[in-house]
Amino acid sequence: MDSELSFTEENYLKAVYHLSREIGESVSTNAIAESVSTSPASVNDMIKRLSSKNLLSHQKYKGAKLLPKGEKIALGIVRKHRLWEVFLVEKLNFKWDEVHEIAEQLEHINSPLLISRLDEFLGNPTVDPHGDPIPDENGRIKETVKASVAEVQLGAKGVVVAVSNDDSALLKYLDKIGIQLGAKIMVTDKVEFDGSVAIRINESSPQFISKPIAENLLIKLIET
Amino acid sequence: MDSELSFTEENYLKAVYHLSREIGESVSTNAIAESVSTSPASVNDMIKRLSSKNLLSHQKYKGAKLLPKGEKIALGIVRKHRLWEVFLVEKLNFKWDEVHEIAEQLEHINSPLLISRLDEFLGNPTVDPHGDPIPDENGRIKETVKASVAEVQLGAKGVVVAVSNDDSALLKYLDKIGIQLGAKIMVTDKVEFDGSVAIRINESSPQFISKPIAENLLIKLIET
DNA sequence: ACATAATTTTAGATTAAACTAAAAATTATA
DNA sequence: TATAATTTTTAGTTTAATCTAAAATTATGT
Repeated sequence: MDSELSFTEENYLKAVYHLSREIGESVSTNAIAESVSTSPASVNDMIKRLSSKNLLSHQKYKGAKLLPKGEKIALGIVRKHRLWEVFLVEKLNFKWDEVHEIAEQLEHINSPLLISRLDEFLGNPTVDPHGDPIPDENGRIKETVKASVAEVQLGAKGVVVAVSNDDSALLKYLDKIGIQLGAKIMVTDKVEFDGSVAIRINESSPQFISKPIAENLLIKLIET
Repeated sequence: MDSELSFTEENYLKAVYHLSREIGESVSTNAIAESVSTSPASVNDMIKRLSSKNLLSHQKYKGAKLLPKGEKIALGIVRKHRLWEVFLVEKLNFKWDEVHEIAEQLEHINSPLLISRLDEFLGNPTVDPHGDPIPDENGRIKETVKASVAEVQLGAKGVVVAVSNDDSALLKYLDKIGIQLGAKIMVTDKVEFDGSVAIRINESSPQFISKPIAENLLIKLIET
């Protein structure tokens, strides 16, 4: 039942999971090969292994897709990865962009009890520091929606994931008011007259940003 | 330089390190085999591998001993293991005796920055929840000394590691006053007249225990 | 529609880490 | 000190995961 997968097998399942989101259900041998940095021949071998364990299905020359069992395992790995990222950023003061490699290792630690305790310790977070959703213990995941701060409704919360304009003056200004990628935003007021928006950045006191700024500030919405 | 050892190689080095402490510098093939749950033949192969990397030395039929490079690596693994154990007990509320298996996995995570941040997050602990010393970042380790609470001096601190008497009445009493294996003890007073001792248990307020109890309560002393 | 390009699969080899069985060396014992 | 018992080493296999090279299949462009 708890099939005791190898590190490598887990990484393949995770790769197929992520590629399925990006390109669609069925994922090509080549795409997987690039994703896990190996040859298509090796991928082919592994696809056979994982198929024989009923974790994914494949037809010759038609690519692979996750079966329910495989998807559940992949979601478990994604859950662990994202919870560890929250830990690294919130508790160990790592930056947004320093955590991926370490989480790639930690995601393979196998202890359901550890993960449930960690989840609790972190306050049951629903998104990771990049604004990506954390699957729950049953593998259920809420897809997050990307939107500009200008278009979301009053009270909306989210994580800054991009700035849709690379004008350095804008980036400089955002940095000045405390907004980096990964910053947590909550919309506390919206002024109809000029389209300006008041936002709370990382729990600090609210401040207004103008409509053009709000339009260029993209967040991933966190459901509450 | 940073030789990129496999999980397995690391476990062998760690086993040789621990066995060296127990039996003496040179460790037999058989002892290693038992320790890592494999055959003497496999151990022999691995001894050759690790010798060729100058991590340990061996002469045919004379056992293996760690070379400085190998010992440093082993101490690094022990450091990680014990820091993670502190994390699991202090932050995730695991019990003293639930953490070993999880730490066996976590000790192989490779990120010096992660470990230095974790160390800091935990307040630079010097001993793990079992009272065993945590090597510093350079592999220096202070051996801990075992003693009864009756014989240590005023102000001594330690971790309860054993009770030298299995009378159930004693165990019951200790449990009642909040002493389990892993409890942190500090001696706050010593009465010469009857040999009773006041101790602070896990930061709570001091209470007296009689001489016979103190004599049977063994701790590992923490240097301060 | 067919030649060429790209992708995927097969076949055969390699490496790390294990195993079993048996030979060799060492240590213990009578 | 010869022989038995134990320990260690060697030799030969096995399995997971990889690789290269070549064959098979599918996709593309004119």
